[in-house]
This record gives sequence, structure tokens and C-alpha cells, in this order.
Amino acid sequence: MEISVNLSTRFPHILSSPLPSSFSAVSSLPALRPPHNSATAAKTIITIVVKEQTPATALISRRNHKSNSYLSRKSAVLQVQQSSDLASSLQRFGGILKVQDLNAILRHFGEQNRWPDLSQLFNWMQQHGKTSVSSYSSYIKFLGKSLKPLKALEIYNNITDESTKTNVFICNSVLSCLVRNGKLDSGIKLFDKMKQNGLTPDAVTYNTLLTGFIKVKRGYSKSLELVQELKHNGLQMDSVMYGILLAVCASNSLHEEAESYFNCMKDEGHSPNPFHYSSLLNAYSSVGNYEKADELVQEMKSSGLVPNKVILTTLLKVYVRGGLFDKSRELLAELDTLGYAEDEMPYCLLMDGLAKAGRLDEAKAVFSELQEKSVKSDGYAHGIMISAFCRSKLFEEAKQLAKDFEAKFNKYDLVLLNTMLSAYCRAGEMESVMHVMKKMNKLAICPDYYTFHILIKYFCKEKLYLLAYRTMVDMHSKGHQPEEELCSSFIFHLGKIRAHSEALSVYNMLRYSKRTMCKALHEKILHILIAGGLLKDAYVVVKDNSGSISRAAVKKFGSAFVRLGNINLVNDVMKVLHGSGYKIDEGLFHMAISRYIVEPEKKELVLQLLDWMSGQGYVVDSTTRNMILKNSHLFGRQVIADLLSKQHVMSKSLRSS
DNA sequence: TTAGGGTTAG
Repeated sequence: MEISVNLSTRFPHILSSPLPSSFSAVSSLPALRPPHNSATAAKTIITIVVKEQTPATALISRRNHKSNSYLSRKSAVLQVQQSSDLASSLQRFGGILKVQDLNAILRHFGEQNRWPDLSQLFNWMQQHGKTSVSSYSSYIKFLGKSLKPLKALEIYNNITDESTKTNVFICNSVLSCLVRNGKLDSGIKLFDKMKQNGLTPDAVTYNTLLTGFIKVKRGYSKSLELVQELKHNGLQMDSVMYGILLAVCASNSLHEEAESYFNCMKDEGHSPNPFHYSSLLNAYSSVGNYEKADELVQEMKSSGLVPNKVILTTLLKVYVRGGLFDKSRELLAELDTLGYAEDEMPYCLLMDGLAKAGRLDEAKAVFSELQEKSVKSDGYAHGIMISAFCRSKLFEEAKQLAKDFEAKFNKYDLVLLNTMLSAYCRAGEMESVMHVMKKMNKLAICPDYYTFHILIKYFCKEKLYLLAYRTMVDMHSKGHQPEEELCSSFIFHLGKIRAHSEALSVYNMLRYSKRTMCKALHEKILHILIAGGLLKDAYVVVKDNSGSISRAAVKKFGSAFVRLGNINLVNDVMKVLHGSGYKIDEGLFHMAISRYIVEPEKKELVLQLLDWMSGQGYVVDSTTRNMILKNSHLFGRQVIADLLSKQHVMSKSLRSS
């Protein structure tokens, strides 16, 4: 099959059409503003009337003046907030506005998601020296909300005053901005730097960072380090912190640890709220411990809290994970009665659990029920069923449902796109595969590890090995490490189509990744490299992995290299062969000498080789010996005579012993 | 005078 489309941003080697401009056009539209109401604004303008003053009215006048100035500032704040031309209204009112007024406007813009105005105002404030700590902390917070963590870092890094830079409010908002934008690692690094520069972190700082560990692999152990640190700094755990830690435990499936935090928290006098309860329930769901879950819900009720929608939905999750499908159905009915099953989530939980337990028909029945009841859906239910069909190898049904999704919904995210991609790939629908990839491009959704994995597997299945190769290069350049099984079969196929250097590059991706690598792969790539004449690379493979390569393969490599490899490396190769326990045979030695005879300028290498061989106890056979003698004028007669006589003595002593 | 929070689905 031939792929005519190729090249674009997300998949530079696969899609052809240039990135459609519609995305950037839409994303650059200014945020919608509230309607401008000039009539209201006009009413709020206060005219200051200057009256003649008598001593008796002076005090009142001052008060009036004060309140007048307050009122005029308040009016100016409104004017600026409602103005459609921020620059000119700042020019007009900026002079009477105090820093706190400007901060109020800044927060107003932030709360209204008026990002361009927000930045314009902050710039103006900086240019006019009208900023305070609050301006920075608010502005940085809103930069985080508008997904501009780099801009926030830039603002922070440009702060020159040291005490401002280690101000806990500003530091907390920068860290929060990084964490909420998925940059936990850089947040932690910056945190360390801030401490070195004199920041005294408080509970908010720690909670901000801890939040980042909820959705991170091995987040629990990392969060423990922070907890230790904050305790060491004399800070106490608060109810928010317990809430975050419970969520960390739940997402790491640590129900015992969650339980222990929950009890600690109560012991310390904090009353658990529904968030705490639901996190602990969620932790129980990972092991399907419905007894403990039931007990906990009872406890919650007796403490006077009424289980809400989330609590009951999470309880349903526990039942599903515990395999209690009848009980799950009863609870779902209860949720329905309470009006808590208006959206698809509880159905999704049950469907997914049924499908994963191999009860696909029952899952399908729930899916039908959900559609008949016109439950509000964002497409999750489709995603779950598409995956379920793929899992059961019902690719045709998966494909149909993916098409159905596309017809009904216009909302995509990465997981759903991957699910559809997988369905189309497994069903062998090339056009639909390309269509999904274009869609991903258009929506500027970055492919992840799974996307690449699905595509590479599919391209291999279609024997589009070079396309698969380019996809893997993309994958690798995005920092994803392909898994061994995929690489291994891929290397095999690349070898078969004589794409030797591509095979080597895949081998190296695996070799220099953190993934484990099966020993047999070294020999596999060695054969490919020899076949492709990439002997120098083959040499590196043998040198680094001689213990994992069979004698036969080493021999094959040796004779290929000595015959055709770089002459300057022949002696090194001999040494590596010998070092790996391979006995250099007469044929190989003869071949090496023959090559040197053709290139007499390499005579130093011949002498070195002969000398080394004597040292290792190798005997020169008679054929080779005669060939050397015949050509000894090329190398220097005397030296050769000396070396050969040394050899002769050695061979005699070997024979006699 | 400004910073932090946690719960459910693919």
C-alpha cells in the first residue's frame, strides 16, 4: 500500500497537508468581553465640586475630599474595567489610580479571563512603577490559569529585587502555576533554588507542590519526602494537606496508607469532609474492598454527612472493582432514583468493569440502556465500548462504534483519539487512520506514547516499514522510549528489507533507553549489520556485548571484518575477538596478512599484529609464513626475520611440550 | 492582602 499523504507538524513524516490555519486563527481570537455599557459608566463619574471653605467646615471638607478622592478612584477603576480601549483609559485614569486599585482591576481581568487586557495592564503597571507583591502574585496566578507557565517564569526571573523574589506569596503562585501546567519537575527544581535564595516555605507552598504528586507515577514516595521536610521545618499537617495526601494514596492504590492518614487526621482533631471520605473510598476501590467501603459510608452517615453523588459513584466503583455486579446494578438504580445518574459516569464504571471481567454482552446491555434513557454523554461510554470491542478482537464492531462517535460528537481528547486510532488500525482502515491523524493535527493534540505505539505496530502490519521507522524516530525525538518487543520485531523486519542503518538506529534507541533489553537482540542486530556491511557498527556491538553473542556469530563477524572492514581496525578487532574467548584461526590470520600485503603502507600494523600474536601464543601457520617471507621486502626483511624466528622458537617449544 | 486543596469514567 502506498501512502501519498506525508508530512506535517504533529506527524511530520506522515501527514502531507500543512497544518490547517483554522486552529491558530481560532486560538488567537481575543477572549470574549462582557458587553460594554457606557451608560452605567457615565453615571458613576463623580464630579468634584470645589467649595469655598470656612474654618468650621475644614474637617468635614477634608473628609469629603478624602471620600471624594476615594469615590473618584472607585469610578476610575470601573471606567478602566469597562473601557474598550485600555491604553487610552489608562492614560486618562492611570494617574489617580493607586497600586491597590490597579491590582483590583488586574484581578477583575483575570477572573473574567480577559488575558490580553491582563497582560497589557500588568505591563503598564511595570512601566509606571506601580506594582506590589500582590500584583505579581495575582498576575502569575492568572498566567497559570491561562496556561502560560513560561510567561510566568519569565516574569518571575525578571524580578531583580531579592526579597521580592523570595516572597512566599510570589513563590507560591509561581510554583502553583508550574504544577497546574504539568511542570512538577521544574517546579521542584525551582523550589530548591528558591529555598537556597532565602524562601521560607509555608503550608501553602507544600500543599501546592504536593498537589502535583496526585497524578504522577511513584508520587507517593516523592510526596513523603516533602511531608518529612515540612515537619522538619516545624509546620503542621492541616486538613487540606491530609486531603491531598489521601488523593495521592488513592491514585497510587495505597489503601492502607490512606487509611492511616485518615485516622491520623481524625486523631489530630480534623473532621473529615466528603472529599476526605471519597478519596479513602477511592483507595478502597483499587482493591475492591467493599466491606471497608460500606463501613466507611456508614461512618460518614453517622457523623452527620449525607453521601453525595460523588461518594455514591465512588462506592459504585468499589463494588465494580470488587466484582459485585448485582450490587453495582442495585446501587446504580439507587443513584438513578436520587437523580445522580443523569450523566454517563456511573454507567461507564459499570460497563467498563463488566467488559474487563469478560462480560461483554452485559456491558453492551448497559450501553444500550444508557442510550435508551438518553443519559447525558460526552463520549466516554463510546470510548469504553470501543476499547472493549478491541480487547475482544471485535474490530469491525469497534470501527463501527468509532464512526458512530464521530457522527455524534465533536469533542475529542487524546485518549479518545488513541482509542479510535486503535480501532481503525486493528480493522485495517487506512483512510480512517489518516483521518484521525489529521484530526489530531488540526486540534493540536500532541500524540503520546500510545499514539506512536499504535501507529508503528499498524504500519509494520501493513509492511510500511520505512513509514514505521520515521514514526519511531518522531516518537523517540519526543522523548518516548519504544518498548523492546516492538523494537525487536521491527529490527527484524528492517533487516529483511535491507534497511540496515534504520535497524541499527532502532537498536540504539532501545540500547540507550532505560528499558530492559534481551540479550538475543545484540546478535540479531549483529547479523543485520554484517549483511549491510556496517562493519564498524558491528564492531561496536561485538565489543560491548561479546558475552551475549554466540561463537558462530562472533566468527562470522571476525571474518567479515578482517576481509572487508576498515584496515586500521583489523588488529583491534583481532584483540576483541581474542578477548571474548574466541580462538583466532589460521584462516583469519591469513586474511589479515593478505590485506596488509595489498596495502604495504600499513606495515607497522603487520609488525604489531605479529608481535601481539606471539605474545598471546598464536603460531603462524606455514602457508601464512611463506606468504610473509615472500613479501618481507615490503615490511623490512630483518624485522620480519626476527619476528618469525621468535615464532619458530615458540612453535617448537609448544610442539615439544 | 496577594498564594494552596482534595472526590468519580475511557
